[in-house]
Amino acid sequence: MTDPNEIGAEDALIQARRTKAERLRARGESPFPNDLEPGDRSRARDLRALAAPALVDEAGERYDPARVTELAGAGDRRVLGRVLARRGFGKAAFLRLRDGTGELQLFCRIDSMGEAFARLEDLDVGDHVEAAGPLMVTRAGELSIEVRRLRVVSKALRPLPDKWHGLTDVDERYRRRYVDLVANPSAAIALRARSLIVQALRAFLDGRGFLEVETPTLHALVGGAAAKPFKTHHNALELELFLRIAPELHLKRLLVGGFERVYEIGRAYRNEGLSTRHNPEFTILEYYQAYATYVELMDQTEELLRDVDQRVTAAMHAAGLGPAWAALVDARPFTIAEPFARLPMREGVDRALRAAGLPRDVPARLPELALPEPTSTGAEAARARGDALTRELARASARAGRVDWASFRRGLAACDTEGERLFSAYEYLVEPFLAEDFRSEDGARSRPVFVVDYPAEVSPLARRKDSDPTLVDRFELFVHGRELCNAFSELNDPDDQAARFRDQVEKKARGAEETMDFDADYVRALEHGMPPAAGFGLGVDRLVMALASQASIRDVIAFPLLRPESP
RNA sequence: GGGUCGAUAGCUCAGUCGGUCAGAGCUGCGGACUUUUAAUCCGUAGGUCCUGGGUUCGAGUCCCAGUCGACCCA
Repeated sequence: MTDPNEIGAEDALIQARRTKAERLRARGESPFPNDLEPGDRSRARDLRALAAPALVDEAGERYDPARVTELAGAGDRRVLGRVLARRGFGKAAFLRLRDGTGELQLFCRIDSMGEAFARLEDLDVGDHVEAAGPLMVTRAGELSIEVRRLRVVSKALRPLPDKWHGLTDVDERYRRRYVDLVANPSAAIALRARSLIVQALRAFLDGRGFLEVETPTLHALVGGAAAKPFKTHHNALELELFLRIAPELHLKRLLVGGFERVYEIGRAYRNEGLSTRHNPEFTILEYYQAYATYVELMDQTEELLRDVDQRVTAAMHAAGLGPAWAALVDARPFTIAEPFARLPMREGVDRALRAAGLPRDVPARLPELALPEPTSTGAEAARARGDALTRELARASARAGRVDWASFRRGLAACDTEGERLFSAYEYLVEPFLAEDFRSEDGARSRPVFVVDYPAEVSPLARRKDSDPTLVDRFELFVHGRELCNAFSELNDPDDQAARFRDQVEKKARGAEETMDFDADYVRALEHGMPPAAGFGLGVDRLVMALASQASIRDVIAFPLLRPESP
């Protein structure tokens, strides 16, 4: 089937570059040398900073030639980087060079390079080069190196994508991230933001006396969150293991052990579908603080977000990416500059009912709305009554019409208790409207909201409220309608914890998939006494998405999970 | 899991009503050009039109199934 004389277009492009590599070898030069001299390397950003006083047109980045020579001298500057573009002019050529700090033009002409000029023929876009020559300014005012010496230090055998359009196929961008990052600078800035954000989170917590720890990712029991786990197997122990869905229970064991402030930034794994907000492995920050309550953590969360934002902005500015970052900040549909709102869940439902013009007795009538089991007695009549009620409620107002009643009713059908129904009502009546209901003072952006006081049934690890034991001391932070943080005062009563675990196990027995196992060792740890504490969890990927205005979680993960390439 | 949309050269994309329809730009190759900014100009090469069926005298185009992806919903 494959005729050796017939090669595809891509192979032909690669072959042309291989031929050039061979020409290098024939001249005694390596296409992949490893004899680079250390030191005295100039970077694009530093050279621009050096020449900055000679700027005559800041927006167009035009420089005054005489001033640049005055500032930089006539000595050679040595630069290393990748050739991004080439424009040939017979006896002159312009190369665009990119290094880790920015871009700079190389001006090559036969007068300065002599016979080395002819060897530019063996150069391709994509090659890494070493070049040296004095800093100068071209006739058009562009800062450049007038090249005296130039050689390939790594030959690119594959071409880069279209120089103008780049790589746009979304799937290809994630599959060949190494190309995406070269061709699409915006992809690189999102990942840089991620790195800086993680650094900033560490700096914030380290500065407050937290100890960074690492706990197992291989678990024998499922716990710490409501999610389906990945299963794996340990051969020597003949043991079924789970990849952790959360580090929570181990971190709290460390509280029992005497560490008062611990945190972990690490990977968690949840066996769920893929979406723009979900990757099966994601990065979670959890911290635990002894002798604190969830109320303190709300203040601390506001401080953390503002502190991280400031640190990232400063770091981006220092890296010469201030304007690019500012554009991403400006694109945020929310602001963290104003105090965050705080909304008790029950109050949220009451307010949502008023806002949608719905009757106040809706919470009491939720069981009537729930879709009945098709096999139960009187199912048809019950469903018909529910349909009629739904139609009536959906007509109450435009906003009531935007409620996803069908999903709401399916959700209610899975509820056994009033607390679960409250949570379901919150999920469908309140949460979808958070971004429009809570606005900044000028109304231009949404304001983050702490939703507080969750039902105990949906919070099996959180401490009950003293004033209302059906609720727990817990908050979730929603930034522009998206859940970012989850925190609560930790349950440290071992008997209550054991009862909550039994509840979870019972639910699993009834068919629920996203429940925890009974962790007897964790209960035993609590029996030794865990200090009163508050714990905090944050989805790092989602934080990066929010701060860097990225629409998909895949844009903030260097290598998101993809279906394997078909052969 | 459901809905909508998509897949044509290495990259970015056209392709009308089913009939010179295998096309353009970039990239590559050959040539001209000593200050360009997606350089320009001349020439040239490059194809499993996602896969498999079907309808038809004739399918990149219409129909069915599948694969993969994007977006929206669960």
